[in-house]
Amino acid sequence: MDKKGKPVRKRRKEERPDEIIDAAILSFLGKGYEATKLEAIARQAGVAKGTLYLYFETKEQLFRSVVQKITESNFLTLRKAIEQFNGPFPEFVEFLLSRIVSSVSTSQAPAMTVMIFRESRRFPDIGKIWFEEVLSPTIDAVQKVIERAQNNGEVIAGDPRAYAFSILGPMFTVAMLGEMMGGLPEVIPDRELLAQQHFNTILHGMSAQN
Amino acid sequence: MDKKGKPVRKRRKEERPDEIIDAAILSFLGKGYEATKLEAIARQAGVAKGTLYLYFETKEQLFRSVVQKITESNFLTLRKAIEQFNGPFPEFVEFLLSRIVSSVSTSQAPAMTVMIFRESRRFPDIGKIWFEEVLSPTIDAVQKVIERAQNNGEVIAGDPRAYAFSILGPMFTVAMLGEMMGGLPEVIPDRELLAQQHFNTILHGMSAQN
Amino acid sequence: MDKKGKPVRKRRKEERPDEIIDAAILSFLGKGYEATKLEAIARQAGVAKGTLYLYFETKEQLFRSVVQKITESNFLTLRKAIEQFNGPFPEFVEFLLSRIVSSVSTSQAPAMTVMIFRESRRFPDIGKIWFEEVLSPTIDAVQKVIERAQNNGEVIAGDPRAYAFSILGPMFTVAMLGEMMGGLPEVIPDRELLAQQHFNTILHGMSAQN
Amino acid sequence: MDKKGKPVRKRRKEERPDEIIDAAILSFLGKGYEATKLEAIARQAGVAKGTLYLYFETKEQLFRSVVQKITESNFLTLRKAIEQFNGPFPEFVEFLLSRIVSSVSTSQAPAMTVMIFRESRRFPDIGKIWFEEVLSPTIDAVQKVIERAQNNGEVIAGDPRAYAFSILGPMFTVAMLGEMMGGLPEVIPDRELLAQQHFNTILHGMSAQN
DNA sequence: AATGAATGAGGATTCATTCAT
DNA sequence: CATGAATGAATCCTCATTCAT
Repeated sequence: MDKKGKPVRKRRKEERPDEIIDAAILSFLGKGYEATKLEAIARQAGVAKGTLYLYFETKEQLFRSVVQKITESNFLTLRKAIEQFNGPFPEFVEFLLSRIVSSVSTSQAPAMTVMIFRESRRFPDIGKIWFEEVLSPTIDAVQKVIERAQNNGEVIAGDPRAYAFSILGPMFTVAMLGEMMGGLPEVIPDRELLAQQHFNTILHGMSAQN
Repeated sequence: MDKKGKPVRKRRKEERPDEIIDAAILSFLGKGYEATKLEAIARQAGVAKGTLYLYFETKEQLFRSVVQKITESNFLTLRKAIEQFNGPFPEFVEFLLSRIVSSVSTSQAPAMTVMIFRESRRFPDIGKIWFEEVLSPTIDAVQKVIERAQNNGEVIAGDPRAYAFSILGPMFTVAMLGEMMGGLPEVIPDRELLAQQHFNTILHGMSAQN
Repeated sequence: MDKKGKPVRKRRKEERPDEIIDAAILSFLGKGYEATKLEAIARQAGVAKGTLYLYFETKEQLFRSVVQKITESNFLTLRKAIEQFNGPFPEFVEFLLSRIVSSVSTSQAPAMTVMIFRESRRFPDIGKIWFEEVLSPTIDAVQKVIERAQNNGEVIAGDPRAYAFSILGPMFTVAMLGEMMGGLPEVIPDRELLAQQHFNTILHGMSAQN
Repeated sequence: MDKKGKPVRKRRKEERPDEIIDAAILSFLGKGYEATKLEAIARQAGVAKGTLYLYFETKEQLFRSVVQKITESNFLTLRKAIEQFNGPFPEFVEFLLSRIVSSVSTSQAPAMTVMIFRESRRFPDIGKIWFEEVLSPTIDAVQKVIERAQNNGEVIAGDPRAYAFSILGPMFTVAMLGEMMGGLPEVIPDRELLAQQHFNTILHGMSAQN
């Protein structure tokens, strides 16, 4: 329908799904599942409402696609980095904590995690999948490093998974609280400070040296 | 309630609000705000839809009442207990962690916390209030004990609030994850074990003794 | 239920209906039928909601009682005064118009008339009754005076009922507009001025003298 | 619309708003704002309930659109006609009164006026707007003709606005009463007769000739 | 007789999904 | 393929009326 005989817009269909998902990410992460209107996503993506249904069967399917995309692009890299780490234990802890600190401000991982928490009642299977396929393997990787350190004599005896939580828990807590409540009121300690101090504390507490 | 007939109408002005709130707790904690239908609460409470409005102005007000009731009955006691604690630091940490462990299975506090996280987008003020009036004071109490222990020479120098997070973080993380995901898959370490081991680790790491 | 053994309130049941009607008048005239809540009437009358139903079957019945009471106390006196008038025609017109002017500010008749207009779609029978039993007889009375004046040679030939409208119409219009729109913007001429001028005009136009 | 099946869905973006307004006019004028159910309007217009909301934000907005449409199509023409009148005063009065007579039976203006009166409590601003932008300018136009006639020496001295009410009042009264009470019982004089007789009376009363 | 707690029918509005164009 | 107008199920809330006390 172009009186001037000049096709104004020409998008290839291969790009559409990704454009839609990107628009959906914005809204789902920003406002949550319920408050996200498909019309808004469509507008943001520059397509009509009906077009969404050419690529995604339902709102729920679109949501699942969003989760998938973010998961892939964010958590896998962290896991890879952990798995490939191959140095002394103190360096590992330092690396891990600072990595988490930086990821909070740079990646969508925290927002994603919070969103999945929030929507996990509505989509228990997504929560479960995310838990088992994303969070758990990441913790597994940490756990393995700890086991290795225990075998090395760097770390004292004890349940390695519990140790993983001892290391990660405070950072995780601060990241989640900050994300959930939006911005960090003075209630939450500075992430860098916490990472540094917790690094010292935990290393001291876990170390076989002293 | 006679067979086939309608439930007999009863005047119970005193008991109604609590009965309604209890029914509402079930649904709000179980399904979230959005998915909770007032009709279901009414049915659960054994009253008609309109009766809810005799005691609560809107669905939102009812929700706020639910939050209030649970908050009062759960968190305040924990805070009081912390503030009144008056013993050596190691006992404090042990007491605190075991208290958290037990509260997870016995009180509605974790479910409540998670629900507030989930709904904090819809009701930012509730999230904020809960954060500032419930969570923060509880952490404050812990922080003060730590400061006292630092003055005593029981705990080494360092930011006391960050220490509070070092102590609480892992338990908090486990409690939240367990609650969010519904039950505890094998991903999450046993809470008792974690409490015990983290107690040793953190104490070792924070202690001025060695 | 009086622990002091002293009956605090003691109202006789004969007075109740009138007290309720008086409260109802306030609300029905002030806010209209739909916007009037029975609870408000009850509160105003100093009784409980249920008590209304001891004296009036439904809201509609109460409304009808209100209409009846006001009608009796306001319009009948005007009609009587017209019927008993027994002087020259010019004096009659002057009397009639000034009487209408004064009634606008002192009686509930205009508010009542407007209310019946407003609710006449909901209660066509009330409108009809009011029209036939209140308005029409009042006009009849005027018409009869005119007929008498025609027989006297005071007024020229013509349909006496139409003459009645020629006399009453402008005052009626102004009264209704003022009442409907609440207060009199500058759109509507001063009632006294209109009465005086219309008196001259209409008398001049109807008079057989010149 | 096939037998038993649902009415076939049609896209008629252009025509819908008017069709809906027309359906709404029927109901609003016929039953009033409160008693009008949106579902009924939708059914009458041959669309689904939700379709109304594609074109009108709320029931109130739809109502306002109805008022606007009728106002534009009815009153503006009358005003224009008055303003453009340019003949001797007696002809003007005759023209005006007969015009009002005919408009009563042919246009929606009287029904509209009555509806606005009825709903002016609920929508005071509509009442005010209608009063100031529709009724008042129409009276203004009449007033100006009278002033001109006074300058010409056709009409005797006196407040021109009050004269306008002397002229219009009886017709307005009859039109409103007839409309309000639905049809004209014998209480109300024949409009043609009234117009004719009032024309003579008022002209005689206002005229400078005799 | 009086109370006021309890009832529940009724209606405006939203938005994911469908489908005629 | 794409569009966006059309659909209608779903749910909160009001308030006249009822009835246990």
